[in-house]
Amino acid sequence: MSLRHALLALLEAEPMSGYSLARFFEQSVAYVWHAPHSQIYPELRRMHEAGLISGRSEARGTHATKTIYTLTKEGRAELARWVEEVTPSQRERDAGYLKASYLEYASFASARKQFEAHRAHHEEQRRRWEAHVRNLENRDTDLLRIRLAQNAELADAVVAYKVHVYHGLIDRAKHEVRWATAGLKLVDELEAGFRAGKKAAPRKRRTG
Amino acid sequence: MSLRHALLALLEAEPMSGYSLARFFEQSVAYVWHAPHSQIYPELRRMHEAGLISGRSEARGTHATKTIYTLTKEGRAELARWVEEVTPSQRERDAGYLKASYLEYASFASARKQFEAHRAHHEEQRRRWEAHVRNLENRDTDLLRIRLAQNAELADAVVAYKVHVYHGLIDRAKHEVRWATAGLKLVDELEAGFRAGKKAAPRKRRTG
DNA sequence: GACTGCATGTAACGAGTTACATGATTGG
DNA sequence: CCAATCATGTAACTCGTTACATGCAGTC
Repeated sequence: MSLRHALLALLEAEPMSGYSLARFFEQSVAYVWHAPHSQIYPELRRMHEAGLISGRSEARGTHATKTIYTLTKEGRAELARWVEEVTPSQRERDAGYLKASYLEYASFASARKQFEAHRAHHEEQRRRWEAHVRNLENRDTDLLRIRLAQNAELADAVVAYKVHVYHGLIDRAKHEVRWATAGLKLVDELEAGFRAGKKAAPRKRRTG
Repeated sequence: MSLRHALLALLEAEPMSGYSLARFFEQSVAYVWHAPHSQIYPELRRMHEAGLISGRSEARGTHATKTIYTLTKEGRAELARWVEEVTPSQRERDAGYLKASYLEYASFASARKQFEAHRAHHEEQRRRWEAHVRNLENRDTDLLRIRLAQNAELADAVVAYKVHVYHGLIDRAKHEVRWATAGLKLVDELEAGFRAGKKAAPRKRRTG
């Protein structure tokens, strides 16, 4: 239940409403674990039912109200339990690599497009993460300021683990870019081989 | 719908029963896309209803029967459509990295255990993929033999794309091992800093 | 005749996606 | 007063996990 624990971790920094939670989520954990608001609201309700968070109503403008959620003792304990526990690794499930292993069914043009899209995606991710890690290193994100103000003792660890994570993601993105680039080269080679084979032996098909 | 297309790709090589499909799946695509048999059987039923595969009964022993599934024209077309199409990348969702970014809540001992487990997992994955890629390079897997016998013209591409995928996975696993190793070093440094800080200024807590 | 592996499923639940829906506030 | 954006959800659906269930076939 990663979503639940990500939310607990955010609320540990500061009590907030569902909406600001969703906004902070988008600016921090979503870089590692994406979740839309349609998943966050019901999860908050379930966490409330489970006693992990408590909610209090607060005025919003003149007519409306919003609920501010706060970690309970149980919520704090659950967060602690989760970080202590070793979670078994996720099973492999990579749609891009899966399709790449069957690209022999695709045209060369389409195979190229796939590798190009893969490369573009990971270049973009890399840029995003690099920008984010700079903010972390400068201790210049809203959440970080709140957390560091509260806990000067842990400040180094708070920043260091996150920086380590983002460096890991950046390296991974670089790897994906290299992989996609090598894939493009492979397509070129296969196409060259295919053309050469066709010219040399136009009907070399045999099933022996 | 990656599962569906992975199954189509397997059936393209040879008609088979749900069980042998599940076995071949486990020995090939599962390295990239895991799925248990409890997901495969119902998906086959749905694919049959959708007209992508056809089934014929065959004797199994003296009393029982099994269903052998074959790709239909529609199934073949759907497979072709899928490989041609550029699938948007999956949203980021990595439970290990998520937890790693909140390891400041964990004990140093537990943080170490997590990185060690991460490293062990990816070392094991790497070994599995390396063994598999050797078989691919030697063209020595059951499925490959079937597919290469059918289509000598595409043989190079069939092997080359898969080898490219597994090399990518192996490099990625190496990256994860390096990342976890660096994580262990980081824990050591943080712990050393923590001890030093404690000795030098046993109650340096401040919230300014 | 008991055990192991082959073979095929169902059921209940939890997680995630996409689309829809509604109303309040704030700034121009 | 109109648009943007704040704010909070629901609904329907698909996908994936875990556990349970059943019976045949070959072999020791």
